[in-house]
Amino acid sequence: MSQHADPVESCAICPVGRAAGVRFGGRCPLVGRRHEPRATLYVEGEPVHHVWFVTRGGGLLARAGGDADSPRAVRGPGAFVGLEALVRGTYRASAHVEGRAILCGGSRDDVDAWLGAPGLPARAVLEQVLRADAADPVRGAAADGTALRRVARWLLDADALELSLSRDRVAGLLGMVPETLSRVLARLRARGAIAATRRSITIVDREALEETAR
Amino acid sequence: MSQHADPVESCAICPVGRAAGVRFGGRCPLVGRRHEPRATLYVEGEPVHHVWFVTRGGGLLARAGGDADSPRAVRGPGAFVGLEALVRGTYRASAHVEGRAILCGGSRDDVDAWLGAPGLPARAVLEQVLRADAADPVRGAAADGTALRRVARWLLDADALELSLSRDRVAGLLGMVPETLSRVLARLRARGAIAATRRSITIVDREALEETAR
DNA sequence: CGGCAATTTGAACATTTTCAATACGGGTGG
DNA sequence: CCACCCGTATTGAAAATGTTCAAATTGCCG
Repeated sequence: MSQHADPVESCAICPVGRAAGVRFGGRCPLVGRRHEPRATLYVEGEPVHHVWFVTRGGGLLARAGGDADSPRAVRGPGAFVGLEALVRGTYRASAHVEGRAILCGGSRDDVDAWLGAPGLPARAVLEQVLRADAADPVRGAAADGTALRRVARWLLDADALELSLSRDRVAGLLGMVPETLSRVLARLRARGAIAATRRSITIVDREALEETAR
Repeated sequence: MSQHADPVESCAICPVGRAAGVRFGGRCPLVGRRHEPRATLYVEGEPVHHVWFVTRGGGLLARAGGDADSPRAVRGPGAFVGLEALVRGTYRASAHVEGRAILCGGSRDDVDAWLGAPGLPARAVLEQVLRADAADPVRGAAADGTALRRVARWLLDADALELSLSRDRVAGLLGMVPETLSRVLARLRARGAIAATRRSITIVDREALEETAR
C-alpha cells in the first residue's frame, strides 16, 4: 500500500515533515500513499478516523454528500483534508481523490498527539478555526437544490435556530433574496413543518422537514 | 475605548485567555472592547492589521465586499474574526458587528508572536488551514450576481487557472450546472475576454474580465 | 395608540436548469 | 497515419425557479 519511494527525502521538504522534525529523527504522523483516481477517502457522516495531507499530484475534491456530486472545494498540494476529525465525531462532507495523487495520511489520534498539548495557543486557535468552519452553513447555490430544500437543510442544523438573526441576514447566509426566504418559510409553515414568528423559527415536525431536505 | 470591567476575571474563562495563561500571569494578546452595532472591523481588500475574537453578545458577520451586502457567515462567541491576517496581506471579506457585541482584538503582530514559533506543528497546520480557507472560491448563489459575473470573478482569482479541472468540476465549484458554465464561457469568449480550449482557459483581456466581474 | 421598519404577498420578468441532440477531441487499433 | 469510438463539452428550446419592483401587511416600540 505505502509506496513512498524515499520518505525521508520528501518529508524533509514537506511542511508537515519539517514541523515534525523528520530531519532530526522526528517521526511524522502521516504516511505517504498513492491513490487511485476517484478513490474515496471518506464519506459524509462517517465517524472520523484519518486526516490527510495532499503531497503531490492532482488536487482533491471534497464534495457535497448525498444528493449532488458537485465538488465544494479543491485541495491542492500542501493542504489538509479531513482535519475536521480533530473537532468533530463525523466527517462533514465526502472527499474523493481527483486524478492521480499522493496523499499522506495518519490516524486521528496520531495527528492529535502530534499537534501537542491542547492548551498551546496555536492549537487552541486551530481548534476554534476548525469549529467555525464546521459550523458554517454550506452556502448553497441554486445547483444545490431548490431554495426550499436549502432552507430545510439549514433549519435542521441545530445551531441555526439559536441565532436570532433578521430574515435579511438569514436570507443572505442562504444565498437568496429575503422575499424568497419569506415564501419558502410560508410553504414550510403551510406543511406544518415549522412555526415561525417574526424573530424566531421553531421546528414543529422534524420528519416533515427532513423529508423536504431530502 | 476599552471597557473591560474585569479583564482577569473574564479572561480566565476565555479559551484564548487560558491558552495565554492569564491566570498565571501570562499576557493575552487580545484586548476586550465593546462595539457599536454595525461597526465595521475591516473592509475587503484593506491591508491586514488586527485579529478579533468574539467574546460575548451578538454574532458577527463577514459580508461579501463590494456589491452585495449579504452576510457570508456568522461568528458567534468563541470564534475568531480576521485570522486570515496571519497568512494574507489584505482582508478577504468585510466584517461588521451584528448587534451589540464584545470582541477582543489584537494587532496582527502581537497575535503572531503569541502563537509561537512558525515551526510548531499546531501552528504549521493552522496556517495551512487558513490558507486553504482563503483559497476557497466563494461559492456563489444566484443572489451573488449572475452566473456570468461569478465566473468572471472566479477566473480573476489567479490560482483558478492553474488547476486543470474538467468543466464539470469547475461548474460544481461555482455552484452551477455545466451547461450554464459552458454558455457563460462562450459569452466571455465572444467578448474577447478569454480564450478557452477544452482543457484550459486563458485570460486574454483582463480589463474586460474585471469589467464583467464588477 | 400611532408610526416606522421589517416582513410578506403579488405579478411580471430574467435567469438558470432541464432534457435532448449534436459537435468535438483524444486515444486506440488497424 | 488515419478512421473510428467514446466520453466530454456545446448548443437549442421549453420549463421551472428565483429575482425584481411595488404594494399591503404585520409587529414592535416608544
